[in-house]
Amino acid sequence: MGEKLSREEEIKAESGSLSPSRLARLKDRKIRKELFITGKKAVSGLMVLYFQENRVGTPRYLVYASKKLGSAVQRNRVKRVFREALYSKKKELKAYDFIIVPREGAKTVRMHEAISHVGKILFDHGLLEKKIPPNPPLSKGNLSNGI
RNA sequence: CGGAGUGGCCGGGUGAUCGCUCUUCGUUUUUAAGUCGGAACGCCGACUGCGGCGAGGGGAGGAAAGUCCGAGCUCCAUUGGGCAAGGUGGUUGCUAACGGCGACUGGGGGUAACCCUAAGGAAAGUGCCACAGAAAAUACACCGCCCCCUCACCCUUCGUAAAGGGUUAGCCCCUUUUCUACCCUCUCCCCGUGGAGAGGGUACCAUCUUAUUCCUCCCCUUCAAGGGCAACGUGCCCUGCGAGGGGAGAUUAGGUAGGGAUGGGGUGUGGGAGGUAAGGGUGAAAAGGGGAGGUAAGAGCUCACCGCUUCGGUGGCGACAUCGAAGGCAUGGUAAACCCCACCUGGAGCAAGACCAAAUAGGAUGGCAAGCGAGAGGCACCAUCUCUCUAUCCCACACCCCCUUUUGUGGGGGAGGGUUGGGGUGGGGGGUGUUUUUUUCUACGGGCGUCCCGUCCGGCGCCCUCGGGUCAGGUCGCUUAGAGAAAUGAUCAUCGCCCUGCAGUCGGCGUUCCGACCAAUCUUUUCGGUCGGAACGCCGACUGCAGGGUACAGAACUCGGCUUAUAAGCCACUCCGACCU
RNA sequence: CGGGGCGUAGCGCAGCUUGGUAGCGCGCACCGUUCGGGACGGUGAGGUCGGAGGUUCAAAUCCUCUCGCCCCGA
Repeated sequence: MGEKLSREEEIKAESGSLSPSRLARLKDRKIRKELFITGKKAVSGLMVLYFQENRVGTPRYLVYASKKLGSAVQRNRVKRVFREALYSKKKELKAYDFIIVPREGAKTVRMHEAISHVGKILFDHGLLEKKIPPNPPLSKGNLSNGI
């Protein structure tokens, strides 16, 4: 298996590109409800992304993990993976509220796949402030894994 | 050394980097919000504080899981008791409680250590027990076995051969053996059928009658065999066993065989009245067990042992164990079938529930304001009309009876008084307006318009207080882990642990070869034993290297248990087997 | 947190109440019919009754535990 390979990439992703600043979680129940109704949607095979501009000025996020993703341990792992994927784009994010709902296909997703996937979705919907191409450092990983 | 059992422990360590969550402190900001003060109409200051940053501290498991029990806690209900429903089910203790746990008892499994066990009641009732089987629960009926009664039928071969004995004139009788036929028992061949072998038994008896057979003699017919004579063939004569027929005789006569009659007995079949539960291919299960005695056949009918029941003694808190006596076999199984008995259980659950502020609608109370209607009182005006109530009479309708008719269609009569209608008479109550008070209600207000009608708009008067409910929030409940859908992770280095492979060292075992010695042999070969060496193979331990693996799984109010999932490892005790000393 | 249901042949379902033979339809295989196919007719194969343990002479059925799926209420 390519377990080892993916693990090495996870190290690189987690240790290298992450900034020390934090990213706020979206805690207000009312806003979350509103976001599901009025927010925009971006759907892919791995996840559904809800997003909406907020007045706070900093991006906020949330990850929902339904029971379809498996046991509690597996759900926690999926949430960590997508959270790290969002963190990798933290500096470029616009002041939006995000909700990520992983779908059943994300049960066995690997770290680098999630990062590139989330970056591509964010770029396609214009949620990144900079004009940086979607994922220059991660494309290498993509090619090497032949995805 | 191998195999097994029981109980318990651990659930990777250290360091580094990055990251998550909660919290404390410090600092900072306006992109959240609030309070207070100043100032005086949108400004300033202070404080709290969201967020950011920095520092410090805390951060899941043995099962956190499943949610199978029991508690705490909260609200609701609740005198007590009963019914219903649900649960539990050996005894005893532990426990706040339990369906949990310990010990013990009974039953089952295992060679054993030990394990499993919802383990009250089937002589309170109901239900079920397929198939097979005579019968599945009242042992009734059936087959079978046995006794008695009666009727019918039968009692056949009465043998062959030999020997001995008795008696005699002879037939005959008795005993033994052999063969054959039949019956019974046992054994064997495959249960039965059938067959083989061994053993045993055999059948009629009594009386009466008959004189047919058997004894002696004669005659006739036929004839085996022998002799004689004659003779080519052949014929004749004599003796004549035996068989058949006839006659006579002998004998007090008897015996034997046969026939007949009577009686008895026996056997078999059928019938009748009984006895019996030993036996009857089955089935999971067959009415105490397998023996001995006993009986016509049988039976706890009797006896000893075992089982069962009852009673008593002893030991134990108890479940129960044990001993003794008696009874004399009743009581099939199933209650994880209904059920009965004993005991337990009020219901719901942290989305329980408590508090806070605000909004909305409605309720209660109080105050203020406006007015419609109703009742009562006062005053004024008008009138005896109208209106209303009541009594009585008449008519119509309705009710009952009679006649009639296609038809409740028409007619007549009657009594009663029907929440009906109309009319007449009599009696009682006056009507309108205004005001006061009481009560109840929302009556309404405004615009258009001279006013009414009509139309449009607005509203269901305002204020204070009170309690409850609803929706969405916040706080508490709630935690020296923590709650907003919910945090502990990733990687590296290193040390552990396990598996696999390779290499090396050591030890053990096996095979082959070589050498020495011992024993045997006249000698050699072969074979056996011991020791040493070499090679190969296997196993184990250690060391090194390389690769791989390191589970199950995440707290949501908290505890006590149960169950289930778990890589690898460790500890203690015990049992069985083999070998060595 | 509380309550309920389902699991039986490749698929969809009976049978469970009241224990004793596991069955129906479609599908599959073979044969017949047809020039051939379909349809039709006949024959046949195919099931640890989700798993484990227990009660019973006997368990798909009764009891306990467990696994998976689905639904409902607050």
